[in-house]
Amino acid sequence: MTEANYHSQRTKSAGAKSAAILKGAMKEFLDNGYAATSMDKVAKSAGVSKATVYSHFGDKESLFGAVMEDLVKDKFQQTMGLEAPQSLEQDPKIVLSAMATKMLENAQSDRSFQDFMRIIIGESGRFPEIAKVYVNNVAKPAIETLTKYFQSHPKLKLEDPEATVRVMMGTLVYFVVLQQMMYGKDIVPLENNRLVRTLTDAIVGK
Amino acid sequence: MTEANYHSQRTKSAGAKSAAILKGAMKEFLDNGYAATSMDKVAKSAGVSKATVYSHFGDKESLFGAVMEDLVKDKFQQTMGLEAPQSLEQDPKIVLSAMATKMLENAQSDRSFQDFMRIIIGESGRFPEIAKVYVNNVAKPAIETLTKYFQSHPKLKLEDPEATVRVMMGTLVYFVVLQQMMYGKDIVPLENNRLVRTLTDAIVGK
DNA sequence: GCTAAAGTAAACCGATCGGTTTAGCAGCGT
DNA sequence: ACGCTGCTAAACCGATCGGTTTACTTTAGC
Repeated sequence: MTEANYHSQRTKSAGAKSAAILKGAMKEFLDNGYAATSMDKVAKSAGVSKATVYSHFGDKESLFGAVMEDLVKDKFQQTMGLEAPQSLEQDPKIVLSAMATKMLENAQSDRSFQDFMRIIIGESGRFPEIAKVYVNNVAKPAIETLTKYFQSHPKLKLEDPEATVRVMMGTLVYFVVLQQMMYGKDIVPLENNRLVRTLTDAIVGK
Repeated sequence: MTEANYHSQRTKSAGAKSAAILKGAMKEFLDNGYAATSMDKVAKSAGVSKATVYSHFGDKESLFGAVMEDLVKDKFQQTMGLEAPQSLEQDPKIVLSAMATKMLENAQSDRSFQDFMRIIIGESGRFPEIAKVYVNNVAKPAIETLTKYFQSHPKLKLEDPEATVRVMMGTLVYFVVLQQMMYGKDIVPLENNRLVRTLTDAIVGK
Protein backbone atom coordinates (compact mmCIF):
# COMPACT_ATOMS: atom_id res chain seq x y z
CA MET A 1 0.00 0.00 0.00
CA THR A 2 1.51 3.26 -1.09
CA GLU A 3 0.75 6.62 0.35
CA ALA A 4 -1.87 7.09 -2.30
CA ASN A 5 -4.71 5.41 -0.47
CA TYR A 6 -3.64 5.45 3.12
CA HIS A 7 -7.01 6.99 3.74
CA SER A 8 -8.73 3.70 3.26
CA GLN A 9 -12.30 3.00 4.18
CA ARG A 10 -12.71 1.55 7.61
CA THR A 11 -16.39 0.92 7.57
CA LYS A 12 -18.13 1.57 4.31
CA SER A 13 -16.47 4.21 2.24
CA ALA A 14 -14.01 7.00 2.73
CA GLY A 15 -15.58 9.94 4.49
CA ALA A 16 -18.84 8.22 5.27
CA LYS A 17 -18.94 9.78 8.72
CA SER A 18 -18.01 13.18 7.37
CA ALA A 19 -20.84 12.97 4.88
CA ALA A 20 -23.31 11.99 7.58
CA ILE A 21 -22.18 14.87 9.76
CA LEU A 22 -22.48 17.32 6.91
CA LYS A 23 -25.96 16.07 6.11
CA GLY A 24 -27.18 16.33 9.68
CA ALA A 25 -25.55 19.70 10.20
CA MET A 26 -27.08 20.96 6.96
CA LYS A 27 -30.56 20.07 8.11
CA GLU A 28 -30.10 21.73 11.50
CA PHE A 29 -28.49 24.89 10.15
CA LEU A 30 -31.10 25.30 7.44
CA ASP A 31 -33.90 24.75 9.95
CA ASN A 32 -32.63 26.87 12.81
CA GLY A 33 -29.90 29.17 11.55
CA TYR A 34 -26.37 29.33 12.92
CA ALA A 35 -26.79 30.63 16.47
CA ALA A 36 -29.83 28.52 17.33
CA THR A 37 -28.19 25.28 16.21
CA SER A 38 -26.35 23.36 18.92
CA MET A 39 -23.58 20.89 18.31
CA ASP A 40 -25.43 18.29 20.38
CA LYS A 41 -28.38 18.51 18.01
CA VAL A 42 -26.04 18.25 15.05
CA ALA A 43 -24.46 15.09 16.45
CA LYS A 44 -27.84 13.54 17.17
CA SER A 45 -29.21 14.50 13.76
CA ALA A 46 -26.14 12.99 12.10
CA GLY A 47 -26.38 9.81 14.16
CA VAL A 48 -22.87 10.29 15.44
CA SER A 49 -21.19 11.13 18.72
CA LYS A 50 -20.31 14.70 19.46
CA ALA A 51 -16.62 13.85 19.78
CA THR A 52 -16.67 12.56 16.21
CA VAL A 53 -18.15 15.82 14.99
CA TYR A 54 -15.31 17.71 16.62
CA SER A 55 -12.69 15.31 15.30
CA HIS A 56 -13.87 15.81 11.69
CA PHE A 57 -14.56 19.52 11.84
CA GLY A 58 -12.63 21.54 14.35
CA ASP A 59 -15.33 23.80 15.69
CA LYS A 60 -18.81 25.12 15.02
CA GLU A 61 -17.75 27.86 12.64
CA SER A 62 -15.67 25.49 10.53
CA LEU A 63 -18.55 23.04 10.31
CA PHE A 64 -20.89 25.84 9.29
CA GLY A 65 -18.44 26.94 6.62
CA ALA A 66 -18.15 23.40 5.26
CA VAL A 67 -21.92 23.02 5.18
CA MET A 68 -22.37 26.27 3.31
CA GLU A 69 -19.66 25.40 0.81
CA ASP A 70 -21.45 22.14 0.18
CA LEU A 71 -24.74 23.91 -0.34
CA VAL A 72 -23.18 26.47 -2.65
CA LYS A 73 -21.76 23.62 -4.73
CA ASP A 74 -25.23 22.10 -4.98
CA LYS A 75 -26.83 25.35 -6.03
CA PHE A 76 -24.09 25.95 -8.55
CA GLN A 77 -24.79 22.62 -10.24
CA GLN A 78 -28.50 23.30 -10.02
CA THR A 79 -28.09 26.74 -11.54
CA MET A 80 -25.94 25.61 -14.42
CA GLY A 81 -28.17 22.65 -15.09
CA LEU A 82 -31.06 24.53 -16.69
CA GLU A 83 -29.26 25.70 -19.78
CA ALA A 84 -29.63 25.99 -23.46
CA PRO A 85 -31.34 22.79 -24.54
CA GLN A 86 -33.95 24.95 -26.23
CA SER A 87 -33.73 25.64 -29.90
CA LEU A 88 -31.89 28.89 -30.06
CA GLU A 89 -33.68 30.10 -33.13
CA GLN A 90 -37.17 30.28 -31.72
CA ASP A 91 -39.16 33.38 -30.89
CA PRO A 92 -37.17 34.95 -28.04
CA LYS A 93 -40.36 35.86 -26.26
CA ILE A 94 -41.35 32.22 -26.02
CA VAL A 95 -37.90 31.06 -25.01
CA LEU A 96 -37.59 33.76 -22.39
CA SER A 97 -40.98 33.26 -20.83
CA ALA A 98 -40.45 29.50 -20.72
CA MET A 99 -37.12 30.05 -19.03
CA ALA A 100 -38.56 32.47 -16.48
CA THR A 101 -41.52 30.21 -15.75
CA LYS A 102 -39.27 27.26 -15.17
CA MET A 103 -36.97 29.19 -12.86
CA LEU A 104 -39.94 30.45 -10.87
CA GLU A 105 -41.52 27.04 -10.52
CA ASN A 106 -38.23 25.46 -9.52
CA ALA A 107 -37.59 28.05 -6.83
CA GLN A 108 -41.17 27.98 -5.57
CA SER A 109 -41.34 24.22 -5.15
CA ASP A 110 -37.89 23.84 -3.62
CA ARG A 111 -38.11 24.43 0.11
CA SER A 112 -34.41 23.79 0.59
CA PHE A 113 -33.61 26.52 -1.92
CA GLN A 114 -35.69 28.97 0.07
CA ASP A 115 -34.04 27.91 3.33
CA PHE A 116 -30.69 28.33 1.62
CA MET A 117 -31.47 31.86 0.46
CA ARG A 118 -32.80 32.72 3.91
CA ILE A 119 -29.65 31.62 5.70
CA ILE A 120 -27.31 33.16 3.14
CA ILE A 121 -29.00 36.54 3.49
CA GLY A 122 -29.72 36.18 7.19
CA GLU A 123 -26.15 35.31 8.18
CA SER A 124 -24.43 37.58 5.66
CA GLY A 125 -23.86 40.18 8.35
CA ARG A 126 -22.04 37.84 10.70
CA PHE A 127 -20.41 35.72 7.98
CA PRO A 128 -19.38 38.02 5.13
CA GLU A 129 -17.10 35.42 3.59
CA ILE A 130 -19.93 32.97 3.20
CA ALA A 131 -21.93 35.59 1.37
CA LYS A 132 -18.95 36.16 -0.92
CA VAL A 133 -18.69 32.43 -1.59
CA TYR A 134 -22.32 32.53 -2.68
CA VAL A 135 -21.82 35.54 -4.92
CA ASN A 136 -18.69 34.08 -6.51
CA ASN A 137 -20.03 30.57 -7.07
CA VAL A 138 -23.76 31.00 -7.59
CA ALA A 139 -24.80 34.54 -8.43
CA LYS A 140 -21.81 35.40 -10.61
CA PRO A 141 -21.93 32.27 -12.82
CA ALA A 142 -25.68 32.65 -13.14
CA ILE A 143 -25.30 36.27 -14.21
CA GLU A 144 -22.53 35.48 -16.67
CA THR A 145 -24.30 32.52 -18.20
CA LEU A 146 -27.51 34.44 -18.69
CA THR A 147 -25.59 37.40 -20.06
CA LYS A 148 -23.87 35.22 -22.64
CA TYR A 149 -27.17 33.73 -23.61
CA PHE A 150 -28.64 37.19 -24.07
CA GLN A 151 -25.65 38.26 -26.15
CA SER A 152 -25.57 35.17 -28.34
CA HIS A 153 -29.23 34.99 -29.08
CA PRO A 154 -29.66 36.19 -32.64
CA LYS A 155 -33.02 37.91 -32.44
CA LEU A 156 -32.34 39.48 -29.06
CA LYS A 157 -30.75 42.86 -29.57
CA LEU A 158 -30.39 44.23 -26.07
CA GLU A 159 -28.64 47.51 -25.37
CA ASP A 160 -27.23 46.39 -22.02
CA PRO A 161 -27.44 42.62 -21.55
CA GLU A 162 -25.66 42.67 -18.20
CA ALA A 163 -28.10 45.11 -16.68
CA THR A 164 -31.01 43.28 -18.27
CA VAL A 165 -29.95 40.11 -16.51
CA ARG A 166 -30.16 41.94 -13.20
CA VAL A 167 -33.69 43.08 -14.00
CA MET A 168 -34.72 39.54 -14.76
CA MET A 169 -33.02 37.88 -11.80
CA GLY A 170 -34.12 40.57 -9.38
CA THR A 171 -37.71 40.31 -10.51
CA LEU A 172 -37.80 36.54 -10.11
CA VAL A 173 -35.84 36.29 -6.86
CA TYR A 174 -37.73 39.01 -5.05
CA PHE A 175 -41.02 37.56 -6.21
CA VAL A 176 -40.18 34.21 -4.62
CA VAL A 177 -38.92 35.92 -1.48
CA LEU A 178 -42.04 38.01 -1.07
CA GLN A 179 -44.68 35.47 -2.08
CA GLN A 180 -43.23 32.28 -0.60
CA MET A 181 -40.62 33.02 2.04
CA MET A 182 -42.47 35.97 3.53
CA TYR A 183 -45.94 34.49 3.10
CA GLY A 184 -47.10 37.24 0.74
CA LYS A 185 -49.09 34.82 -1.43
CA ASP A 186 -52.25 35.47 0.54
CA ILE A 187 -51.60 39.14 1.31
CA VAL A 188 -50.44 40.51 -2.06
CA PRO A 189 -51.37 37.74 -4.49
CA LEU A 190 -50.14 37.73 -8.05
CA GLU A 191 -50.07 34.89 -10.54
CA ASN A 192 -46.83 33.65 -12.00
CA ASN A 193 -47.89 34.15 -15.59
CA ARG A 194 -48.77 37.80 -15.11
CA LEU A 195 -45.31 38.46 -13.72
CA VAL A 196 -43.63 36.41 -16.42
CA ARG A 197 -45.58 38.04 -19.24
CA THR A 198 -44.86 41.53 -17.95
CA LEU A 199 -41.20 40.71 -17.44
CA THR A 200 -40.87 39.18 -20.89
CA ASP A 201 -42.58 42.13 -22.56
CA ALA A 202 -40.35 44.50 -20.66
CA ILE A 203 -37.19 42.76 -21.82
CA VAL A 204 -37.91 42.01 -25.47
CA GLY A 205 -40.37 44.83 -26.05
CA LYS A 206 -44.07 44.41 -26.46
CA MET B 1 -56.20 63.07 39.15
CA THR B 2 -58.64 61.08 37.11
CA GLU B 3 -57.97 57.79 35.45
CA ALA B 4 -56.99 59.63 32.28
CA ASN B 5 -53.38 60.21 33.18
CA TYR B 6 -52.73 57.71 35.91
CA HIS B 7 -49.72 56.75 33.86
CA SER B 8 -47.90 59.86 34.94
CA GLN B 9 -44.25 60.48 34.34
CA ARG B 10 -42.12 59.59 37.31
CA THR B 11 -38.80 60.69 36.03
CA LYS B 12 -38.81 62.41 32.68
CA SER B 13 -41.69 61.44 30.44
CA ALA B 14 -44.13 58.62 30.08
CA GLY B 15 -42.54 55.53 28.67
CA ALA B 16 -39.01 56.85 28.80
CA LYS B 17 -37.71 53.53 30.03
CA SER B 18 -39.70 51.57 27.49
CA ALA B 19 -38.31 53.72 24.71
CA ALA B 20 -34.77 53.24 25.97
CA ILE B 21 -35.27 49.48 26.13
CA LEU B 22 -36.70 49.39 22.63
CA LYS B 23 -33.79 51.41 21.33
CA GLY B 24 -31.17 49.22 22.95
CA ALA B 25 -32.92 46.03 21.95
CA MET B 26 -33.25 47.30 18.38
CA LYS B 27 -29.52 47.86 18.12
CA GLU B 28 -28.68 44.42 19.51
CA PHE B 29 -31.23 42.54 17.42
CA LEU B 30 -30.21 44.33 14.23
CA ASP B 31 -26.55 43.69 14.96
CA ASN B 32 -26.74 40.07 16.08
CA GLY B 33 -30.08 38.61 15.08
CA TYR B 34 -32.58 37.06 17.47
CA ALA B 35 -30.83 33.96 18.80
CA ALA B 36 -27.42 35.56 19.28
CA THR B 37 -28.84 38.48 21.27
CA SER B 38 -28.91 38.00 25.03
CA MET B 39 -31.22 39.82 27.40
CA ASP B 40 -28.23 40.85 29.51
CA LYS B 41 -26.75 42.63 26.51
CA VAL B 42 -30.09 44.28 25.79
CA ALA B 43 -30.32 45.58 29.33
CA LYS B 44 -26.79 46.90 29.26
CA SER B 45 -27.25 48.47 25.84
CA ALA B 46 -30.44 50.16 27.04
CA GLY B 47 -28.78 51.40 30.25
CA VAL B 48 -31.37 49.65 32.34
CA SER B 49 -31.54 46.71 34.71
CA LYS B 50 -32.55 43.33 33.39
CA ALA B 51 -35.52 43.19 35.77
CA THR B 52 -36.86 46.38 34.23
CA VAL B 53 -36.65 44.87 30.77
CA TYR B 54 -38.73 41.93 31.93
CA SER B 55 -41.22 44.17 33.72
CA HIS B 56 -41.88 46.19 30.55
CA PHE B 57 -41.83 43.33 28.05
CA GLY B 58 -42.73 39.91 29.32
CA ASP B 59 -40.14 37.81 27.59
CA LYS B 60 -37.60 37.78 24.80
CA GLU B 61 -40.04 36.96 22.03
CA SER B 62 -42.43 39.74 23.03
CA LEU B 63 -39.59 42.23 23.11
CA PHE B 64 -38.45 41.10 19.69
CA GLY B 65 -41.98 41.48 18.38
CA ALA B 66 -42.25 44.98 19.80
CA VAL B 67 -38.91 45.96 18.27
CA MET B 68 -39.88 44.66 14.86
CA GLU B 69 -43.25 46.42 15.00
CA ASP B 70 -41.42 49.63 15.77
CA LEU B 71 -39.04 49.11 12.87
CA VAL B 72 -41.88 48.30 10.50
CA LYS B 73 -43.59 51.51 11.54
CA ASP B 74 -40.39 53.43 10.74
CA LYS B 75 -39.99 51.83 7.34
CA PHE B 76 -43.64 52.45 6.57
CA GLN B 77 -43.21 56.19 7.15
CA GLN B 78 -39.95 56.12 5.24
CA THR B 79 -41.59 54.33 2.32
CA MET B 80 -44.59 56.61 2.11
CA GLY B 81 -42.43 59.68 2.48
CA LEU B 82 -40.94 59.67 -1.00
CA GLU B 83 -44.11 60.34 -2.92
CA ALA B 84 -45.50 62.39 -5.70
CA PRO B 85 -43.97 65.83 -5.22
CA GLN B 86 -42.77 65.60 -8.81
CA SER B 87 -44.74 67.26 -11.54
CA LEU B 88 -46.97 64.53 -12.81
CA GLU B 89 -46.95 65.82 -16.36
CA GLN B 90 -43.28 65.37 -17.08
CA ASP B 91 -41.68 62.81 -19.33
CA PRO B 92 -42.41 59.54 -17.54
CA LYS B 93 -38.95 58.27 -18.37
CA ILE B 94 -37.38 61.12 -16.43
CA VAL B 95 -39.77 60.83 -13.52
CA LEU B 96 -39.32 57.08 -13.31
CA SER B 97 -35.56 57.07 -13.50
CA ALA B 98 -35.34 59.84 -10.91
CA MET B 99 -37.59 57.83 -8.64
CA ALA B 100 -35.59 54.64 -9.09
CA THR B 101 -32.29 56.43 -8.58
CA LYS B 102 -33.51 58.00 -5.37
CA MET B 103 -34.83 54.70 -4.03
CA LEU B 104 -31.53 53.02 -4.83
CA GLU B 105 -29.41 55.69 -3.22
CA ASN B 106 -31.58 55.77 -0.12
CA ALA B 107 -31.37 52.02 0.34
CA GLN B 108 -27.66 51.88 -0.40
CA SER B 109 -26.70 54.58 2.09
CA ASP B 110 -28.97 53.36 4.86
CA ARG B 111 -27.20 50.67 6.84
CA SER B 112 -30.13 50.24 9.21
CA PHE B 113 -32.40 49.54 6.27
CA GLN B 114 -30.09 46.77 5.13
CA ASP B 115 -29.91 45.31 8.64
CA PHE B 116 -33.68 45.48 8.78
CA MET B 117 -34.10 43.58 5.52
CA ARG B 118 -31.53 41.03 6.64
CA ILE B 119 -33.32 40.26 9.88
CA ILE B 120 -36.78 40.25 8.33
CA ILE B 121 -35.69 37.71 5.74
CA GLY B 122 -33.36 35.82 8.04
CA GLU B 123 -35.89 35.31 10.81
CA SER B 124 -38.90 34.82 8.56
CA GLY B 125 -38.64 31.06 8.98
CA ARG B 126 -38.79 31.13 12.76
CA PHE B 127 -41.10 34.18 13.02
CA PRO B 128 -43.65 33.97 10.21
CA GLU B 129 -45.92 36.53 11.82
CA ILE B 130 -43.21 39.15 11.79
CA ALA B 131 -42.71 38.56 8.09
CA LYS B 132 -46.44 39.03 7.60
CA VAL B 133 -46.36 42.28 9.56
CA TYR B 134 -43.67 43.46 7.16
CA VAL B 135 -45.62 42.43 4.08
CA ASN B 136 -48.84 44.02 5.35
CA ASN B 137 -47.32 47.29 6.52
CA VAL B 138 -44.35 47.90 4.25
CA ALA B 139 -44.40 45.84 1.08
CA LYS B 140 -48.14 46.01 0.47
CA PRO B 141 -48.52 49.80 0.89
CA ALA B 142 -45.44 50.32 -1.24
CA ILE B 143 -46.84 48.12 -3.99
CA GLU B 144 -50.24 49.77 -3.86
CA THR B 145 -48.88 53.29 -3.85
CA LEU B 146 -46.60 52.64 -6.79
CA THR B 147 -49.39 50.85 -8.63
CA LYS B 148 -51.70 53.84 -8.18
CA TYR B 149 -48.98 56.13 -9.43
CA PHE B 150 -48.49 53.96 -12.50
CA GLN B 151 -52.21 53.91 -13.16
CA SER B 152 -52.76 57.62 -12.67
CA HIS B 153 -49.83 58.82 -14.72
CA PRO B 154 -51.31 60.08 -17.98
CA LYS B 155 -48.51 59.20 -20.37
CA LEU B 156 -47.84 55.82 -18.81
CA LYS B 157 -50.02 53.26 -20.51
CA LEU B 158 -49.01 50.01 -18.87
CA GLU B 159 -50.77 46.76 -19.63
CA ASP B 160 -50.34 45.36 -16.12
CA PRO B 161 -49.32 48.03 -13.63
CA GLU B 162 -49.37 45.66 -10.65
CA ALA B 163 -46.96 43.23 -12.24
CA THR B 164 -44.81 46.11 -13.48
CA VAL B 165 -44.44 47.32 -9.91
CA ARG B 166 -43.06 43.90 -8.98
CA VAL B 167 -40.52 44.08 -11.76
CA MET B 168 -39.35 47.47 -10.56
CA MET B 169 -39.25 46.68 -6.86
CA GLY B 170 -37.64 43.30 -7.41
CA THR B 171 -34.95 44.78 -9.61
CA LEU B 172 -34.07 47.46 -7.09
CA VAL B 173 -34.29 45.36 -3.93
CA TYR B 174 -32.27 42.45 -5.26
CA PHE B 175 -29.66 44.83 -6.61
CA VAL B 176 -29.13 46.32 -3.16
CA VAL B 177 -29.11 42.86 -1.58
CA LEU B 178 -26.52 41.52 -3.99
CA GLN B 179 -24.25 44.55 -4.28
CA GLN B 180 -24.33 45.87 -0.72
CA MET B 181 -25.56 43.26 1.73
CA MET B 182 -23.75 40.38 0.06
CA TYR B 183 -20.65 42.34 -0.88
CA GLY B 184 -21.15 41.85 -4.61
CA LYS B 185 -19.98 45.38 -5.43
CA ASP B 186 -16.42 44.19 -5.96
CA ILE B 187 -17.27 40.77 -7.40
CA VAL B 188 -20.01 41.59 -9.92
CA PRO B 189 -19.82 45.36 -10.22
CA LEU B 190 -22.49 47.35 -12.01
CA GLU B 191 -23.22 51.05 -11.86
CA ASN B 192 -26.51 52.36 -10.61
CA ASN B 193 -27.28 54.34 -13.73
CA ARG B 194 -26.90 51.37 -16.03
CA LEU B 195 -29.42 49.43 -13.99
CA VAL B 196 -31.77 52.39 -13.73
CA ARG B 197 -31.58 53.16 -17.45
CA THR B 198 -32.22 49.56 -18.41
CA LEU B 199 -35.07 49.28 -15.95
CA THR B 200 -36.66 52.51 -17.12
CA ASP B 201 -36.39 51.54 -20.77
CA ALA B 202 -37.91 48.16 -19.98
CA ILE B 203 -40.90 49.70 -18.26
CA VAL B 204 -41.78 52.63 -20.52
CA GLY B 205 -40.32 51.21 -23.72
CA LYS B 206 -37.17 52.41 -25.34
C1' DG C 1 -3.24 -11.91 18.19
C1' DC C 2 -1.41 -7.52 18.54
C1' DT C 3 -1.64 -2.67 17.64
C1' DA C 4 -3.34 1.59 16.30
C1' DA C 5 -6.86 4.36 14.44
C1' DA C 6 -11.63 5.72 14.79
C1' DG C 7 -15.87 5.88 17.10
C1' DT C 8 -18.91 5.56 21.13
C1' DA C 9 -21.63 7.22 25.42
C1' DA C 10 -21.28 9.91 29.11
C1' DA C 11 -19.25 12.71 32.34
C1' DC C 12 -17.24 16.90 32.75
C1' DC C 13 -15.79 21.94 32.24
C1' DG C 14 -16.60 26.98 32.64
C1' DA C 15 -19.55 30.18 30.54
C1' DT C 16 -23.76 31.89 29.31
C1' DC C 17 -28.56 31.49 28.48
C1' DG C 18 -33.68 33.15 29.71
C1' DG C 19 -35.89 34.31 33.57
C1' DT C 20 -36.82 35.17 38.80
C1' DT C 21 -35.98 36.72 43.28
C1' DT C 22 -34.16 39.52 46.87
C1' DA C 23 -33.06 43.56 49.23
C1' DG C 24 -32.86 48.14 49.09
C1' DC C 25 -33.27 52.93 47.22
C1' DA C 26 -35.69 57.22 45.37
C1' DG C 27 -39.76 59.78 44.33
C1' DC C 28 -44.49 60.56 44.61
C1' DG C 29 -49.59 61.02 46.46
C1' DT C 30 -52.11 60.97 50.49
C1' DA D 1 -45.05 59.84 58.12
C1' DC D 2 -46.51 56.35 55.40
C1' DG D 3 -46.98 53.31 51.61
C1' DC D 4 -46.87 52.50 46.88
C1' DT D 5 -44.52 52.31 42.51
C1' DG D 6 -40.60 52.01 39.62
C1' DC D 7 -36.20 51.11 39.52
C1' DT D 8 -31.52 49.23 40.74
C1' DA D 9 -27.57 45.77 41.36
C1' DA D 10 -26.75 41.31 42.26
C1' DA D 11 -27.52 36.88 43.54
C1' DC D 12 -29.75 33.01 42.11
C1' DC D 13 -32.06 29.19 39.31
C1' DG D 14 -32.02 25.17 36.13
C1' DA D 15 -30.89 24.46 31.48
C1' DT D 16 -28.02 24.58 27.76
C1' DC D 17 -24.10 26.21 25.31
C1' DG D 18 -19.30 25.01 22.81
C1' DG D 19 -15.82 22.10 23.62
C1' DT D 20 -12.86 18.41 26.10
C1' DT D 21 -11.86 14.29 28.46
C1' DT D 22 -12.33 9.60 29.96
C1' DA D 23 -12.93 4.88 29.51
C1' DC D 24 -14.35 1.56 26.55
C1' DT D 25 -15.48 -0.84 22.03
C1' DT D 26 -15.05 -1.72 17.18
C1' DT D 27 -12.53 -2.28 13.07
C1' DA D 28 -8.81 -3.19 9.97
C1' DG D 29 -3.85 -4.05 8.70
C1' DC D 30 0.12 -6.62 9.82
